[in-house]
Amino acid sequence: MAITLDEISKVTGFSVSTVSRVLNKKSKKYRISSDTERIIYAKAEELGYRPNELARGLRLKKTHTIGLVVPDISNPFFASITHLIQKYLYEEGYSLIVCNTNEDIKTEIEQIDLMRRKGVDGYIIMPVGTQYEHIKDLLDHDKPLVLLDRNIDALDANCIVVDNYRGAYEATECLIRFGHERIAIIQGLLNTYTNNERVRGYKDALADNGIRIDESYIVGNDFRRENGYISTKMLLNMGNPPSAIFAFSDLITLGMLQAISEEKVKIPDDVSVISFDEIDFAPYLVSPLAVVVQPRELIGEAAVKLLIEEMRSKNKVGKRKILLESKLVIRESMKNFNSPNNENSNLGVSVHRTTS
Amino acid sequence: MAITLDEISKVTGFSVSTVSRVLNKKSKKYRISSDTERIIYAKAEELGYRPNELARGLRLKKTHTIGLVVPDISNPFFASITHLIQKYLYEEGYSLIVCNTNEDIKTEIEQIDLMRRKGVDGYIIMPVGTQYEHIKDLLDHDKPLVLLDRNIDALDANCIVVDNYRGAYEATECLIRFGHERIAIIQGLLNTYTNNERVRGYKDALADNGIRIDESYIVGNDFRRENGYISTKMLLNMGNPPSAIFAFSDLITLGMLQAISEEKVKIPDDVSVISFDEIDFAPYLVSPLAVVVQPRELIGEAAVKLLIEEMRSKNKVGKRKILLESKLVIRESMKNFNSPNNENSNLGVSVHRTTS
DNA sequence: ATAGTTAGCACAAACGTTTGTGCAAAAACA
DNA sequence: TGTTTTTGCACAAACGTTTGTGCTAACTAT
Repeated sequence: MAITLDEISKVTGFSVSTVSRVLNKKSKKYRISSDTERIIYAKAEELGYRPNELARGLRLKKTHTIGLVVPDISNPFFASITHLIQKYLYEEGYSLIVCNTNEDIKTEIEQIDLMRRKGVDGYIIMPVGTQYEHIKDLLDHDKPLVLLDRNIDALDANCIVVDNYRGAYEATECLIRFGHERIAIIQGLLNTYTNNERVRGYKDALADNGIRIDESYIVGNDFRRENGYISTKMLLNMGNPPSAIFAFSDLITLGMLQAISEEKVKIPDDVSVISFDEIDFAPYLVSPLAVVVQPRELIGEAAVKLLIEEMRSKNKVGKRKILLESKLVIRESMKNFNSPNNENSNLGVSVHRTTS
Repeated sequence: MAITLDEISKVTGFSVSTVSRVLNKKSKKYRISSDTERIIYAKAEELGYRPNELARGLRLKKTHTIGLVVPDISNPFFASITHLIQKYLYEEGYSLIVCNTNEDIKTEIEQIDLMRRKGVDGYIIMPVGTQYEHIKDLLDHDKPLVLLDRNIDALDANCIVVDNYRGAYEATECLIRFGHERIAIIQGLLNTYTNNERVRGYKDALADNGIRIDESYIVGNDFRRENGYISTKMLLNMGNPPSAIFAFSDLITLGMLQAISEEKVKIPDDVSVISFDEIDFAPYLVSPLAVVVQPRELIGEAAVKLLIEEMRSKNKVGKRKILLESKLVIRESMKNFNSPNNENSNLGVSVHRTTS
């Protein structure tokens, strides 16, 4: 069907090996005459030769394909990162196999196994994180990989995460400075790295400011919209509802807004809100939404850089754990009880910074 | 490195072919004794055998991989579709290679070529659409493919599109019924199927209602945010600015909102707006945003179904063009001059419907 | 006891590459 | 003219599968 080296070999009269060498630009090395070279190039062009990457991959043990494991591409945060990763990889000459795990560890294991069978050269994984034998197995076999967004402490793997602890700490502390004490959080998936760190940051900020931690203000168990909706409904209908809600993802925020809208509660007068993850429409919401922004571009770029570096260096260098800073963006959705006119713009805004 | 049939063959003493047949569940067909079967299964399990899909693909000429060509994964609309496609394909046992074209025809051609070299079994393509030799070439070689979101009339290919004409027509007509005459549109990428259809719908709606088409109200040339921003700035600063703006994508809308916000213009009192594409946060914006919703789930599901069908049937059946309906969702961002209290909820809302 | 079956497996080719090595002819040298 | 060097290419193995065919030993039947 498709044109092969063999066909070019037949029509030109040169051997398959010669054709291969010419098309791989190894003419000099193997002393192919430039006449021959021209003939072969011309024929290849004319026939529309297209190398079979399966055969090549089989022979070379390199596929120039990277596997990306992401919990949910439809989540804007992950979509954005996927986009950037694909872009940078393309620039480096790699293709991308993408798979969604839906935060399901079984799917994650299956998908990684499948990628392995397909011979991907490296992996970028945003793991569910509850289990990691399969990732350890990759490491044990010297597969280049980088963990993204969620670290797994037990593994000596390359890793790029945002400082979720500090992001949550700063957001919480800012709410406290604004006079809030009844601060609720709507968590994402329990026992994920990101969620754990955020909860820790939240709790520490409360503790450091002498505020008792009220477990009834800690709700939710999933990064998705439905969780935001239900959890908010619960919070708003408590005996002593929170004065501020800190949502741990953009999708949670979406559900939260729906619930708040249905309950006829006003932001920020009745309740203040802040959200993890950038939300493009945040400034234009009924009440412009405060957010903890993660540096998506840096995450995507760093992931690719780190992976490529590891692939090139053949595992000679040690693994690196990179911590990126988040940025707090304060907007009107946070009521400032200590400033009558609610003048809080640009307060405590920190810039992105890369540490290592 | 990795375990191969050959190694299992050596440790069990059976030939490679026997091992292969057992692991492929062809024992009966080739009369392999169940003792042998057990031994081989056990060893394969013990050694953690993982078939090399490159070798298999080379031999079988099937990779169980589908190539997806998308203009911009970071666009929520495309992200959502990508997600759904990946989900349905996974259920059918296929992996997904994703590539972004950024609306660049050259990249599209390159990427499709690359996928072809990698031996994908089928293609789902959201084409830039300005050029299509490369797609025609795929068709000429009987590659299963389905065009998504944008049709190319000149090609006899499977295709799934939303009725952009009608979506735009209905939205425009609704604005007219609400008393608007100076209706501007901010176009997406020129000469794409979707953009052409939307413009056509817009113009026809105006014409059918006896409103002169004012070309100065037709601005923009790109589906991205920057275009929305700049175009809106231009529109708002015209001598006779429009009373309503129809943005042709969610990202355009984002830029538009930014411009509107900066210009201190109020929605819907100073200007009405409506947007193509679902925007999750639409109901919670300063002024809840009217949108033309496209049935993403249907698009994703239909794409996969159609592709799988074509792959199974070996091109025996004719190509199909499927047209999906959009849905107009009216919200407060559209001012109704004919209804004092602006009571327009649920007006003219049509439901999704699948035609063929 | 012998012929015919059948069960159970091995051999080898093929998929399309890449690459180390070998070999004849031409060129260079003496 | 004879020897050495260089040029220009072909051969063949290997990557890990799948699968058509062939072969031996055991079984069945007479």
